[in-house]
Amino acid sequence: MKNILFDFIAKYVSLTDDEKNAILSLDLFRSVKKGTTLLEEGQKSEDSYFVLKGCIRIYYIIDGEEKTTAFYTEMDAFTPPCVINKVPSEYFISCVEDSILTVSNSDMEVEINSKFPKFDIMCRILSQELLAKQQIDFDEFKTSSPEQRYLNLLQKRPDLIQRVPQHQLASYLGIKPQSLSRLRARILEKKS
Amino acid sequence: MKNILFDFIAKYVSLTDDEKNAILSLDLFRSVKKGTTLLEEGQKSEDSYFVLKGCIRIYYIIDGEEKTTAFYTEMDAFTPPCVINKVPSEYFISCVEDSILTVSNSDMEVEINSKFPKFDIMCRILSQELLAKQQIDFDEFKTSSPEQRYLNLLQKRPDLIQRVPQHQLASYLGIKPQSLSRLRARILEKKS
DNA sequence: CGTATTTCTTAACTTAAGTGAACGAGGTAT
DNA sequence: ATACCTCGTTCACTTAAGTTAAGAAATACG
Repeated sequence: MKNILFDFIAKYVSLTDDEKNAILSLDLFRSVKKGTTLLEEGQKSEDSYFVLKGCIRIYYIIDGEEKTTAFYTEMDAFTPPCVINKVPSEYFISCVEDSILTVSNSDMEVEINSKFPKFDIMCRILSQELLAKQQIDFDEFKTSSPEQRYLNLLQKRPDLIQRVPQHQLASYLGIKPQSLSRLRARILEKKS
Repeated sequence: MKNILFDFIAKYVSLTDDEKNAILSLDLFRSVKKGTTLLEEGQKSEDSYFVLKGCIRIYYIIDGEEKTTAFYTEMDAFTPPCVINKVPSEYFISCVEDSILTVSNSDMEVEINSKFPKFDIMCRILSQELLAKQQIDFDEFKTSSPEQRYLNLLQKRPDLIQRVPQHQLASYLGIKPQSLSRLRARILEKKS
């Protein structure tokens, strides 16, 4: 399990054994049961997540309805905006499956960053990459219809469609569960 | 004009006069005429932008149709994803109005960053902030209807609605120009 | 094991966005 | 001044998503 984390880090910087041990000494690893809520609307938090195994989900409750906006799975890193902006959260974070995560807070990051400046560099590269990636995702979302978005998801993250409840997928695609059902029926129709 | 840039930087780090002069010596400032294309689909680029005055626009051409995905105005910084990922651009960047920009490339950033480590820190904070900001924007887009998006834009960037052509605004909102016209008529109807 | 609950699908109807076409206002070029 | 073009709006029609409701299927739980 540790190795998943170190493989991820290795994409950005190379670590000495000393550095690896410093990270392990932080006790970052958490096992989390399916359905657990990691963060609630209105709460403040300092925690960043990295998914080693499983799936976590970001959702809002708007007019009593859940609106899912993101899923993070294996090898995904996520720092909630409310942590960056130091404001209460407007959304919930919960576990879609039994998961293994690393959970780190600002204090830990300050500690590691001051010991090993390398980490600062990694964080910069990582956030630039994530920003670029998200810009592309956002552009794809804006420029396509719900049906195209579904087909796109089928290409890019076929696992999600299997492991996540349909009604959560639907709001992730910007539509209602009924519309997703219909849309899928329509696609099957076309194929035949 | 310089001061707009330094005011922006001052939000993240404080600069000595030496550092300010080092920046000015890079000759970053560019005046660009309305309609100028700064980047075309298929081109590679190393340029990042900061808008001092005016407005630039990101758009794709999909099936022969322009799809606008972003506008950057005064005090906005923008590094295209294709610069981060070192791949050819999939989109165009053009000037909506006569504008004054700073244009910097990777070499300049490397030079400044090595002289003044401060800049590295600024870049990290900035990209984290932009990432958080964009996550929130994306969430708002996903969780709202075209009408809500328009009303939201009216609140947050009322200037855009004045200074940008309607058909560009429409695709920015994820709809066709005719739908935007209708939607606006509908809103006026409701008010009365 | 059986009951309750959640999840997914289907259907009928409503609402809003997409499409294609036409029109007028405003600007530009000749 | 005229012809041309872009832009925004309007309209009629089509298509797809929202809404409400019902029922089937899967899952959770006592």
